[in-house]
Amino acid sequence: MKASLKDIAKKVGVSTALVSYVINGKEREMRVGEEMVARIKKAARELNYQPNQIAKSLKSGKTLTIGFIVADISNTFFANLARIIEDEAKKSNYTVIFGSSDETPENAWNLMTVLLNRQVDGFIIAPTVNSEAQIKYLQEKNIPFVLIDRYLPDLPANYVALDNYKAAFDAVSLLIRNGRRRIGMVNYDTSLFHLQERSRGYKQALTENKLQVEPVLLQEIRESHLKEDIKEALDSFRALEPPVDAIFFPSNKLTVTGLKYIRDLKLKVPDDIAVVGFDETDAYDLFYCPITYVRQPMAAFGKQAVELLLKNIESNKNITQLNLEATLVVRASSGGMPDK
Amino acid sequence: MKASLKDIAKKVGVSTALVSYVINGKEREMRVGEEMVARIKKAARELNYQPNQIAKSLKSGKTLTIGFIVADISNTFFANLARIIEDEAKKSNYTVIFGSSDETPENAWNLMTVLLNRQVDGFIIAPTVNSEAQIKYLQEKNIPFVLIDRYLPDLPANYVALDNYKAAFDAVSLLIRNGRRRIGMVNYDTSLFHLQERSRGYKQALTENKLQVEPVLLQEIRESHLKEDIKEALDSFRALEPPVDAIFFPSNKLTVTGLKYIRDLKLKVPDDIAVVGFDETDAYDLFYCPITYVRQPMAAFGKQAVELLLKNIESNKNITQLNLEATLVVRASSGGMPDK
DNA sequence: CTGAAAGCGCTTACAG
DNA sequence: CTGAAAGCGCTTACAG
Repeated sequence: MKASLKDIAKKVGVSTALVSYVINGKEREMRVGEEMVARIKKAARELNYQPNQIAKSLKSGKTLTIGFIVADISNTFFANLARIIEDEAKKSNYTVIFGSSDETPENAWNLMTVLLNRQVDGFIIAPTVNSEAQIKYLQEKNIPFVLIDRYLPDLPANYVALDNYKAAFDAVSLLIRNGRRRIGMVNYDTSLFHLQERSRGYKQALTENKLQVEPVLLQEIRESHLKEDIKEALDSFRALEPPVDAIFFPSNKLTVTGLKYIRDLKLKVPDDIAVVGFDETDAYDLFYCPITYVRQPMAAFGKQAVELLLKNIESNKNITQLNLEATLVVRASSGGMPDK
Repeated sequence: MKASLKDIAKKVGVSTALVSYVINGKEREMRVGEEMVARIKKAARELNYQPNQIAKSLKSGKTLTIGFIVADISNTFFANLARIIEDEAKKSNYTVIFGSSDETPENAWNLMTVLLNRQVDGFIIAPTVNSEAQIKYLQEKNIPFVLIDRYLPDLPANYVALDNYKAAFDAVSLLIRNGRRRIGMVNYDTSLFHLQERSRGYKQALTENKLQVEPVLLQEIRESHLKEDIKEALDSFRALEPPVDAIFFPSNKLTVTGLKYIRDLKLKVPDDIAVVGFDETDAYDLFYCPITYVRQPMAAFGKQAVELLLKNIESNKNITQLNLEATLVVRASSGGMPDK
């Protein structure tokens, strides 16, 4: 059915070696006769020859494939990243296989194994909790990878992430400048370092402004019970005396879920309560009061991650760790007087 | 570095054939000695043997890989589909490679070629406009594929899609039942069949209710100039005498973009204007008036598509065409009195 | 300038 | 019960 090098060779009456040379543009290097080149190219065209990448890979040990392991590809954050990585990889003739770990290290291991068996040339990974062993395995085996969005603070490994501390610090500082004094934060109860950094930025912003870092103001909830727990958290914020006058949500899901409840409560944003969210989504624009949010540099994440990975694939170099800056997109929900 | 069958064979002092048999669980079938089996398994474990899927694929002609070609993987609709397809494929040990065509047939062709060279076993494709040639090519080459979300009406091919006509008909009928009489629709100016079907459903609903199908009420806009064109369309709706009192948006992007403008205009939904949207997104929940929308059966789309594809891969069977039913999720934006 | 040969890591008839 | 051999489709030293 599908034509192979051998078919072309037979048709022209030469060896497959010769065909391979001209198909791969090595006719000069190998000083193949002009007329020969023409005949081979013609035959290739006639047979509609398409190289079998699998056979090439077996020989070369390179598959030109990147494994992209995320928590959930349907999350807008990762879906956006996927698109950027796809485009960037394509420029170097790489293709990407993705897998969703659902935040469990077991799934992440399984995915990694499957992709390793498929001989991916490297990985871009948003590591789950407890993935130290997995990362170390890759390091021991000398398999190129770069972490994205998240990273493990004590592990020397390539990563492209946000300056989470500063992003949170800036977000909360804005709320303080806008006159808020009882600022709550709802984060996940997690050991994920990047989320802890966001909490740290929040606390530091309060401290530097001489505000008390009260434990009740930083609620840590279960991702598995997002909806219920967020309600409880917001309810407890409102029960305080005086109640919370601003909330910082450090992820897109937290923000969206929080806003839904705020709407159900009929609270007025920003008058009753100011809000700063995280990540970009259409939902922020459609809320009655446009939401101020921390925008992550998605395009840079994707580009840098691919670039770094490809560099590592061609020669396992030194480690690069990138903490990119977020942009605070200020709109009405954070209070103050956005002049416009 | 990585252990191969040969390494195990050498270590145990047997042929690779034997190793292959026991690794693949054919020891019974081949009546391999019990002690031999134990020694081989032990060696495999010690060498941490992982089969090279590429080599297997070259031999078997099967890669256990599905190519998933969509317009844009970062669109929530396709991202959600991707996740479902991933999970479903995994159950059968399939992996998925995705590619975004950006709605251009050239990109779609290129993607298909790249994935074909990588010997994917089959495709799940959301075809772009003018992709007839591409689809026919797959058919001629006898390459398994199933279309998803969209399909070409005249081409006998597997597909899993929505009953678009009925979905639109039901959505518009609801608006009519709720007393709306000047119902506008903003669709893309496209030859994409599934979108035309949605327009047809709209028109038919008007006709059956003895409402005039006025051309000004059905605006067809350019996807490339979504924002500007949607403003123009809505402006022209409002300039009518009497003005439009309801709008049906037949896609998520159209709905979200339309709602943004409606909010800027400070129109009251549903009092000034009722709205029915398409697809599911958080944004619909955060709008001040929860949006009534046509929900597509995403899980069924993904499952059926994979199931159909795998069936076709194992034996290129007869053609199956599925038009699944949408669910109209009725909330406040469509007017009327949702009793709750 | 061109061909024969080996090999990438696996599987699978075929012998014995 | 086990091994030698061929072959999947390609590439690449090595000869000549």
